[in-house]
Amino acid sequence: MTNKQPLSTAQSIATHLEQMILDGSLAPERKIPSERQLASRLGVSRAIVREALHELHGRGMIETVHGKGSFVAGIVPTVDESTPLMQLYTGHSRTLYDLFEVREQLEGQAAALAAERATEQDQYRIRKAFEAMEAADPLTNADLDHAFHRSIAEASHNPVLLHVLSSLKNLMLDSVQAAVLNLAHRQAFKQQIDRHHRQIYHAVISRQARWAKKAAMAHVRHVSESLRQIEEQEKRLIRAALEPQPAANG
Amino acid sequence: MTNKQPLSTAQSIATHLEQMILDGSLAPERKIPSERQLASRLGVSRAIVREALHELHGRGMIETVHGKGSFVAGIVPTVDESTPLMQLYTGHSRTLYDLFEVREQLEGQAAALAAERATEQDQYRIRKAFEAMEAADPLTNADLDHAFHRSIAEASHNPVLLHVLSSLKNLMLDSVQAAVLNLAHRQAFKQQIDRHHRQIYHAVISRQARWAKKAAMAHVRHVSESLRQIEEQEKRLIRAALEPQPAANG
DNA sequence: GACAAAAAACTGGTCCGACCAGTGGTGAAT
DNA sequence: ATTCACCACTGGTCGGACCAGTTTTTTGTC
Repeated sequence: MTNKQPLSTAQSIATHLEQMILDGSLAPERKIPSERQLASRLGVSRAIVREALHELHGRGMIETVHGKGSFVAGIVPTVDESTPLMQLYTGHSRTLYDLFEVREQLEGQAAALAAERATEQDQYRIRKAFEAMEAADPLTNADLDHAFHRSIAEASHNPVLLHVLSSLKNLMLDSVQAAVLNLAHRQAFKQQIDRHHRQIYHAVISRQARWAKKAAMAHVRHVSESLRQIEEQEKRLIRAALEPQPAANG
Repeated sequence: MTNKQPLSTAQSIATHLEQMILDGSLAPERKIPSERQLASRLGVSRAIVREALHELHGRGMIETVHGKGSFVAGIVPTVDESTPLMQLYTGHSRTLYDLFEVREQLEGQAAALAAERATEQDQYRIRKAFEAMEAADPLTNADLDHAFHRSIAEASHNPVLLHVLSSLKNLMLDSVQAAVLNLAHRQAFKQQIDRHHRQIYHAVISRQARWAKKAAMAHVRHVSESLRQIEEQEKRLIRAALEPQPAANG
């Protein structure tokens, strides 16, 4: 009908990147490789890459910041500091639990969908993330935990779900780290978490959607409740984690 | 604190051209000056012009043909709101259903929480929204439908959930309108939707969380599946909804 | 060692000039 | 008048250069 002519290089690159974003290969966080990197990797000039990126920008799929890079646009308006929501839970930790409440639902859905839809490649990625997490120190665990959950979210093959979950994670990034760090200190909690992870992992791999969903939801709920429990013990848990290390060594 | 960065040259040129196109300064024929012309006229390099044009192409406002030039895209003035994921499903309608997939979950949760947590004031608001919706014409129904669902989401007293749902709704605003409009035309669908609304309403008001959740989820799923069904009948459903009132009076 | 200042090494933004590849008009050869 | 080579358009691609922000590393000082 219209144009069957070979797409211009920029077009196909844009389409390619778009596909990667939709697939989740490019997570909604800070990830898109630098222009020079893309250029050399794809064997084209930087100008072409820039044109492709502008194309995507026009579609509202990415944002670009001078000096920093290009990022996959978040669905939920990426809250930086000034966002009302941010202050909300910074001051009122209750919102943190609202966050968990929503996350519980979505992680459950993600796990269920992952169990149903994961390709072999997805399963491989999930396994890798899981094994890396198991073999890690409790201290460096935070990122790996994140990676594990994301690998599952990616396997859901629902870009919307992936983006929303990513946004939520961003939203609670600081506090989650505080949580994991603090939970990891307590052997009992950590073991429970590991058990949950194992359950999720096996459920997804063995394609048992219901089980996966339940396990994932239980996991999030457990983390949330553990956190709440701890918070009552040490009220200043989150505040401490958010404050700029007072550099008090003595 | 947000992004007040002076728009890049390419950005402002793109915006400028967009404005001209919308104003009609550039009619939909063989319009847009050549890249070299624009470059010299605007006092920028051709690369910048090309980036701007790609931006517009990404928004679907222009088409470019090798050897001929760039042209204002057909009769379909692009949607002004360039929301992040908006374009996403414009091209890939699959994403629309991903959106519904997530929404199903969250609307269910919202309804359940609303049933549990709604204050008297919430219930009052919900009732008002519901009654307004019932007494309305099928045509003006879209906004009222929106309002009804939001009143429930608000009653969940989970700001995060509200926030996310709001974002998702924004993303599918046009298509939802298309959906409602198209579903409303068909008595069978409309009655089913009304029934769902009634169920949700009563479940929430009578504080039956499980029921509310089920009804809400069924509702979203029904809308999604109805839409899918219709889409197969009339492939151009969404496109039509996105097109500017053809101003066809005769 | 701790810490702040300077430097280097990123990132994107812009420009230039060149050349390739389609398109269309003009004029010469037929 | 038709045909065809040519040339002046158009967009497509390239490479290198430089500017301007950001982040990391190094360095110099206490």
